Amino acid sequence: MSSSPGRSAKRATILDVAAAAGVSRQTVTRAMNDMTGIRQDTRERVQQLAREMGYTPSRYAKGLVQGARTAIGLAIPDLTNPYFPAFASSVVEMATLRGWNVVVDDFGHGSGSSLDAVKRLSPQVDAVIGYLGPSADKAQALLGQRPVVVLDEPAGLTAGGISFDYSFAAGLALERLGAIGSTRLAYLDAGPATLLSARGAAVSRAAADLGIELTVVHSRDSAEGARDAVGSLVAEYPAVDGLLTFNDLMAAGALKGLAASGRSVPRDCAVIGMDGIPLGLLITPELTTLSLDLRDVGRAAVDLLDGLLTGALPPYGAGSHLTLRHELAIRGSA
Amino acid sequence: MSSSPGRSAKRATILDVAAAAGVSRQTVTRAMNDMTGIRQDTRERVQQLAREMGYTPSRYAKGLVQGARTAIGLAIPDLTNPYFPAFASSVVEMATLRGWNVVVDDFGHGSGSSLDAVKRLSPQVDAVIGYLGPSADKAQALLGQRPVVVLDEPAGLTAGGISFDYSFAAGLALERLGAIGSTRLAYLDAGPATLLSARGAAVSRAAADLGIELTVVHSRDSAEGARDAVGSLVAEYPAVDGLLTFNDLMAAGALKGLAASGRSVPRDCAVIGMDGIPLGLLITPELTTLSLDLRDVGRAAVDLLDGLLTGALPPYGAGSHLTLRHELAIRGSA
DNA sequence: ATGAAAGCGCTAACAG
DNA sequence: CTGTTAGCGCTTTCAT
Repeated sequence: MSSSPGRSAKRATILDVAAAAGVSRQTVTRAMNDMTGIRQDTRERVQQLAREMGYTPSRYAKGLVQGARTAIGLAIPDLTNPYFPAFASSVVEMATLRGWNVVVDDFGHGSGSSLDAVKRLSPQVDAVIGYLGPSADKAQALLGQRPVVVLDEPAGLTAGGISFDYSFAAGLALERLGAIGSTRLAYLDAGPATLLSARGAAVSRAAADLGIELTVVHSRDSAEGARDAVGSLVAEYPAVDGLLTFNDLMAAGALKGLAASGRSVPRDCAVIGMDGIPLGLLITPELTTLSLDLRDVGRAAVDLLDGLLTGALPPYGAGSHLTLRHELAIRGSA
Repeated sequence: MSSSPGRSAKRATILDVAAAAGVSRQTVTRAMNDMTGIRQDTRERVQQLAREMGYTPSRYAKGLVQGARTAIGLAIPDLTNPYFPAFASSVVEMATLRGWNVVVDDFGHGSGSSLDAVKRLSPQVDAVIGYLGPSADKAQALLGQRPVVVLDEPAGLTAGGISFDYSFAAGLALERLGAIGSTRLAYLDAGPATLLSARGAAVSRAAADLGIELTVVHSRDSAEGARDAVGSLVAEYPAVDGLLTFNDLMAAGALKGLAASGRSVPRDCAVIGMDGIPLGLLITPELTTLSLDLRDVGRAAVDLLDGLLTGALPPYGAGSHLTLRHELAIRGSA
């Protein structure tokens, strides 16, 4: 009941168990790993003893002698935005298929920057996949020879990368808005008002190219932020009849803001989101969006990493940097 | 450019680098770890060489000699259901605060059972937190002395556990439905029609205790499944005016099903979900739900594990098994 | 500032 | 069936 074994001090080692059982360490190994070449009663006696002594094989010693099992790090800005779990889920699935383990670090809350995440991950993993932002280069430096696959950072100097063709996406959205007769357009960007995101830049450029006027507003990257920002937008710019957002989560918030302002979507104002997360099908109206198959993105990232890890793909090369395209999923909101 | 170093064969070791640099292995260690007692130019030369040779210190050897950094496994049934990332996010945050790493395994897709997940995790981690279902006992057996904290499996024979007071929650929901005048109630459970979930059992019992008649229907644990099931439900049981669902995701689907059937919520039929995930605030009408603070749940799980790991909390004891209560968040749907 | 020796805990290979 | 001998790759003494 109360006589806990070696609760304090150092963990029991294989030698302690061997001594206690009066056998050699090899026999302990055989017992613990259900190997052959050991009598059943010996096996059970040793296992029982190990249990009592709180013995757990050191995973480091084991890994050292057995050769590494690949572990990859996954650095995610915010598991709270449904986009990222959808992506993470796919990465975990693909990695599991290869027998890799995935160590996840979410640096969204207090836990600092993407670089901090990579620092935490570094001693544990053989490679990193992540939304690293502009620190991607530093992350790669931190990992030295181990490959980093960065997402959505086309300029990143990393072994591999996956980015998106936002010009293409923006064209698709603008075209759709034109087709349904929206002419007074706005774009809701994520981030501070002083800084246009890559997506925002692409949308602005596409609009300019088409000679379309575009009002750009900003909010935090969250549904609430978007809802409030859209409230202000319609107050200041009542004529707006078409809205593009940075991502689907913000589109969901925008829909709420529009509803709160008494606008009907898409009649008074059409809305197009970006990313194509499942959430878009649950809200009302269903979200028209620039859709990405997140499972494809995860698969592409893991495939890329696989090539980099095996040497089949040269790091830092053009072949290691993919560009994916969105497609327009037309649903109820535009 | 093209002459990649030791691309194939085995990874370079510290000895290889030492030999190439014409120094001893300690000097390499000093250079790699930015330690003192080494001349600046030596340090740089060694680092440069290491980079060229693709040398990465083995994390196993390092861990072996330096003592383990705690790593916990997180076994998740389905990262695709927004409930789980919300929980995972909190666990990752709390673990990061303690300097622990989190290895995530999602066994939702093809990757088999929770037990498979624990098997994959086992060699990598010092403990496991997870939604393990009835296999929780086996998972604990697999991990031997290392603690398992199981969620939502009150009967699990694990070192620690967190469960929920579904009777209490069911009472809250039924009371609310009564207060707003719903009398022809249905409960939408997740899983096969042959098996009532723990939540379903609690709801049934609570209804029976209150003398309320309750129609129980089943669907897959997904929004689509729920939507379809609710479509059938209203067809067969048109009088239904109050609906409880297994979780919020299914409530979202139910809302869609009701809308498709031309029912207005909550006027024709009130809906109450369970869990209180952020999604509930994005859909229309906003979801009234039995809410849990997922951050609290994650915190509780990690706190528990911490106690178990340090020995402050006795494993398998009553003190290591918590029961949390939902509260009713009244919003638009009921 | 650098090197030599010792050992972390484990398992593979070979005895017996 | 069991034990002995070698290392895995690294960092810690302790010398030099």
